[in-house]
Amino acid sequence: MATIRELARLCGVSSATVSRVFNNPEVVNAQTRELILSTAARIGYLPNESARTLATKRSHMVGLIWDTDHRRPGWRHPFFQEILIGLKTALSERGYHLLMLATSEDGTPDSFLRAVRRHNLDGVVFIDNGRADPSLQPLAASEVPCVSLDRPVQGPRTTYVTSDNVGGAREAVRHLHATGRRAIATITGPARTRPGAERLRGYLEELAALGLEHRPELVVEGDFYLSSGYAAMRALLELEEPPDAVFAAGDEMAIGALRAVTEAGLKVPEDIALVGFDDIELAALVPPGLTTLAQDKAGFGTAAAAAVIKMINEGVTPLPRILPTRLVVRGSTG
Amino acid sequence: MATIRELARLCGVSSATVSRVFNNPEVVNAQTRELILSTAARIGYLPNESARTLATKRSHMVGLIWDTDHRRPGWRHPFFQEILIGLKTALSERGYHLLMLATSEDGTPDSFLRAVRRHNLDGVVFIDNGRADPSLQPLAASEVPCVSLDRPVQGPRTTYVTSDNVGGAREAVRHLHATGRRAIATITGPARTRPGAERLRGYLEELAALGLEHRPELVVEGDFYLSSGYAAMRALLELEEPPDAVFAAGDEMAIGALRAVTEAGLKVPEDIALVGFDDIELAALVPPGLTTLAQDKAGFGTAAAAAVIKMINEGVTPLPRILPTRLVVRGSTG
DNA sequence: CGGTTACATGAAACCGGTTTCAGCGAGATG
DNA sequence: CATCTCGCTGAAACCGGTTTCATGTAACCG
Repeated sequence: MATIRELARLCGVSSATVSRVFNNPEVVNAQTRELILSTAARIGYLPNESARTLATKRSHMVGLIWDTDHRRPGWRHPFFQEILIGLKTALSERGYHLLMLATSEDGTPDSFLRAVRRHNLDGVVFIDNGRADPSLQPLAASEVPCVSLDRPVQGPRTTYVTSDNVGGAREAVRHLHATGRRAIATITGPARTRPGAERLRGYLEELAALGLEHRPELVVEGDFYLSSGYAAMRALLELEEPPDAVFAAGDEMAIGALRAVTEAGLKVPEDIALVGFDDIELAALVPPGLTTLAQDKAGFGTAAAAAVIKMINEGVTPLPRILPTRLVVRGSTG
Repeated sequence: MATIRELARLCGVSSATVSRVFNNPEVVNAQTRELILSTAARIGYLPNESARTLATKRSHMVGLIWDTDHRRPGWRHPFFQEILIGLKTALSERGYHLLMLATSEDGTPDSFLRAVRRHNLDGVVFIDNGRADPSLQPLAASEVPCVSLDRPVQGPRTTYVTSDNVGGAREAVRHLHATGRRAIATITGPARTRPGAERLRGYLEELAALGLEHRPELVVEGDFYLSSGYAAMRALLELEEPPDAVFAAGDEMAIGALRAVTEAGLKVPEDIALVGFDDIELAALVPPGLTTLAQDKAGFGTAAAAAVIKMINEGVTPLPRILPTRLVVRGSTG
């Protein structure tokens, strides 16, 4: 592997000049620059990133923390893959790479921060897993740029990206109302999760805005998993006055609810209309098709990348980014 | 941030001794070692990985290439997420980190190799996307340890991990035969993909082993996506003598086939039995439950990590690893 | 024509580790 | 007692970049 000094020798210049060609091209004479660039291409010179990082203290790497414990189900963010794509693409367009941070190896609360320091990471993105994670705290409290997904975190240089959960939930209820439904129930996510809480708030707000009565028995808490949607729906069907529509705060729960409705001998959407949230792949595949509020999956990654790069390069902490949702109408609401 | 020399000064030793404590603890006197370790903990000393990498030419990082073009559908390996979990976990247990390699940024065929060189990556894992990718070639041809998933690659230090596609397909056919089926069709994957070709081979081998007639019209090629399974099944149902069982080389295609059967007014498993391959999440969710050959998802990641680390540390190139599949019987075969 | 300025470049220190090689003291050996 | 060995340690070079500061040259100014 050619080094910068070797390239410099070949070109009859000093290594300082070569370095400038790659970092500050405009300050070096055009002829010299061309000579250096062409020679570099000829001998296959590649700057050594470790040496750069050592000298500049900038690694051009962003860490990704996506869970601290893969044995729990929480790691399964519905759009992990899409987020990752968006993140990776947006980062690499700006010359950054993504380093997967290992699970907090030794369990000490500052293990993430230590990993960041050791590798000179320029910033960090973490994907919420639904649990407050103590080992994120020291990191968030540090001066390291942090972007969190779906959950605000406290810290001097932190921001977050999330969907418009309230607005989406309101649109869901509005849509059900527009199709003539009046007894609209909801199956919520866990109250401790932010999306869970916000979607419930949207549901309540829109009920009020539409002048619909809020019947507490029509609100059942689930855990975002299919089985909880199934159970919740069965409970709703056993009410004296069952609902004619259900807004489930997640598609998996909506699909569980769908199954419960079908098994009870009722029809979707004729007897009960259903709206989900997320727009997972399955939503389009399950008959009769699930109406849902699509989240901007790739947008999560892109927005996170943009935010972290802004913090790194411009030193400013951008405001939280709220991504709009989009109503996708399918068979489950007729 | 404390440096090694500062720590050395505090302990009244040289930086060489401190370095030894972290890399070769047994050669340094026990008392000195304890003093250094406790002082290090006290002042929060962390070795700088860039400096280490620069000096040792080993980064303790493995690159992950999982597609070269995210706009194509090929990036969606069915188990990407699980593979990633296994990979990350196994790597971090041995002190390695995972660097997501950007899509071949500039499109030149050696861009991956260049990225590896720049970052001193110790090895690379790539996830097959179903297409032969020219930009992997220079990398595979280099001396860099490479592990590929689901597809063999040519190179001096390469190996791969894959499922026992032939064995799994044979078990699928054997299982259908055991439930009394005799006219067993198959919906294959694209012949150019290795899993596609191998599962077809297993199907044919087992037919022969069971003494069943091979009827060419019972073999229909799909592309692993749901719609192709649907189309293939419709074609099969229009045959003069339709099959009484179908082995689909992928679960998504099997689910497409399931839909076609249902729409035709036939019943699964009474009229047609179905077996898939993969054991995707949906397989358990779609009524009546899809019998399938489960791949060892986390095992892919673990095996890939083990292989790449073996190459890095021991300098040997392990033989390809063939992971066993497991028959999961659900409602679609009664 | 002397002095200022802009431009282009090089020498050398520096980033924070690792590693080679030599040296030292203590105990073992002849 | 001289020598050898062993265990432990330090000085210094090195990894491959970046950056500061000084310098030389040419153009410009009054």
